[in-house]
Amino acid sequence: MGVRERREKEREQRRQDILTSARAVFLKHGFEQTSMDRIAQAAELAKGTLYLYFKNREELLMALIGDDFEELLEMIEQTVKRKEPSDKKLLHCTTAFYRFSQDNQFFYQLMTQLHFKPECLMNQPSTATITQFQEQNERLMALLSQVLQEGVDTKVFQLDHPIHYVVMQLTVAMKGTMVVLKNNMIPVTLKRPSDEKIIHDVATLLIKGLRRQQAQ
Amino acid sequence: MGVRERREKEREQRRQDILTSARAVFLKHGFEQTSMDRIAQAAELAKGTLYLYFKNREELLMALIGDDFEELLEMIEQTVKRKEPSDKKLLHCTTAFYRFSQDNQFFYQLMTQLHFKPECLMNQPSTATITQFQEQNERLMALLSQVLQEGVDTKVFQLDHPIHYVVMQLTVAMKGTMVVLKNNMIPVTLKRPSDEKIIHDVATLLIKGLRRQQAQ
DNA sequence: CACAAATATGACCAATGGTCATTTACTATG
DNA sequence: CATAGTAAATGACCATTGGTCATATTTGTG
Repeated sequence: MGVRERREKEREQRRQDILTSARAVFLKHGFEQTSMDRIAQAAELAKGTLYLYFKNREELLMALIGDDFEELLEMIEQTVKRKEPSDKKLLHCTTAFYRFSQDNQFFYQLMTQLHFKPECLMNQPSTATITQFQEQNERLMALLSQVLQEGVDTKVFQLDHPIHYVVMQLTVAMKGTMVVLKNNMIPVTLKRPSDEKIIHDVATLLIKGLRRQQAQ
Repeated sequence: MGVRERREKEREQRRQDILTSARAVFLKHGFEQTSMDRIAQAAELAKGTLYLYFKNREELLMALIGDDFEELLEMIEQTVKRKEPSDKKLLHCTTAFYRFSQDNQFFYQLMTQLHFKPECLMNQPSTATITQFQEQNERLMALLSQVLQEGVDTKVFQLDHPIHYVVMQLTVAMKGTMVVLKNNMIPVTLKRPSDEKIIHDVATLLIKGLRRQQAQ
C-alpha cells in the first residue's frame, strides 16, 4: 500500500508547511495580530483546512513551539554537561532559558500565553502534539533535577523537599517571573532594570535559598 | 450650583451600581463568561452606557478590584503590625495574599488577568481608576519594604540589593507563581500539592534567600 | 413652553475561533 | 475509459466579543 504511505507523508508535509507559514506570520505580525485566518492566508489555504490538521488554535501554537523547545533543550543539556558548581549551572540554565526566549520571541510569547485548560490535558486522548510537549517538558525537568542532584551530592545545596518538588518550585517561580514581566502584569511607575537583570536576580535569590546554610 | 453637585453624585452612584452588578455577574458566571453585554444586562442598562462610565473593559475590571485591594491592604497592614520575626511576617504576608485571593476568587482572577499595556499606563492622562490602583500598589510595596527594613535592622535579612528592588523581586516572583499555578501554565502530569502549599514553599525558599548567611 | 445639555440606547461594526455542507482531486476497480 | 468511493479543501456561515455612534430620551433652565 504505497498510496497510504505517500498520503501520510504528504499530510505531514502539509502540516509542516502550515507551521512554517504560521511561524512567518507570527514573526511578521506578532502574537496579537495572528489569527487563524491570517495563518490560513499565508499558507494559501482556507481557514477550515487548518482545522483538518490541528484540533484548534491552541494545538497549532503548541506544535509551533515544538521545534524551538527542542533547540532549547539542547542548549540546556550543554549547560548541564559543563563542569561548574551546581549553583552556577542552575543560574546558567535560567539565563539560557531567558536568552533563548529573547532570541525566539514568538516562542516566548506562546510559551507564556499557553494555558492548559483541563480539557486540554484530561478529556482528550492526548494528541501527539500534546504528548510531545509534555515529554519535552519532562526532559527539561529531568535536566534540572540532575543539576539539583549534583548540587546535593557536592554539598552545595541542601534541599528541604524532594528534588522533583524543588524543580517544580523553581520552574513555577521562574516561569511566573517571566510571564509577569513580559506581560506587564505589575504596574511599575518607576523605571526598572532590564527584564534580563530582574530574572537573573530572582534566580539568584531562589538559588541562594537552596544553598547549604552553614551550621550556625 | 446644587445641580452640578447632585449630578456628580448620581453619576458616581450609577458607577457604583454598575460595579455592583458586574461583581454579581462575575461571581455567578466566572471570568470567562462575563462580557460587557452581560454586565450591562445585569445592570439593566445598554452596553453603550457602560462606556460612558468606563473607558473600556480593562478600566471596569480595575475599578472592580479597587475595593478588594483596599481590604487586602488592611489585612497586610495588620500582619505587618504584629510583633514577629521579619521573615515570618513576610511569609504571613504572602499567605495572607493567597488566602485572600482564594476567598475573593474574582479578585484573584482579575488580578492575574490584568495586563498593563503601555497605552494603559503611558498614553492616557491616567484616569482616576488607574491612579487609585497604582496608589494601592505602592502602598503594598511600602508595607513590604517596611518588613524588609525591619528584617535588615534586626539582622534577620541581609540584602544584596536596595530594598525597593528586592520588594519588586519578591512581588514579581510571587505574583508570577500564582499566575502560573492558577492558569495552569505548566503541564503537570503528576498530581501536585495544593496551590497554597506550593506558594507557601516558594515564598519560604525566596525568604530563605534573603536571610543573613552565617559567616563561613 | 422651548431650548439645551446631559444621559441612555441598541443597532451596528470589525475581528475572532470554530463548523459543516458542498465541492474538488485523486484512486482503485469493473 | 468510466464510475464509484474516499480523502482533502473550501469558504460561507455562526456565535461571540469589545467597542462606536447617530439617534432618542430625560432633565434642568430661562
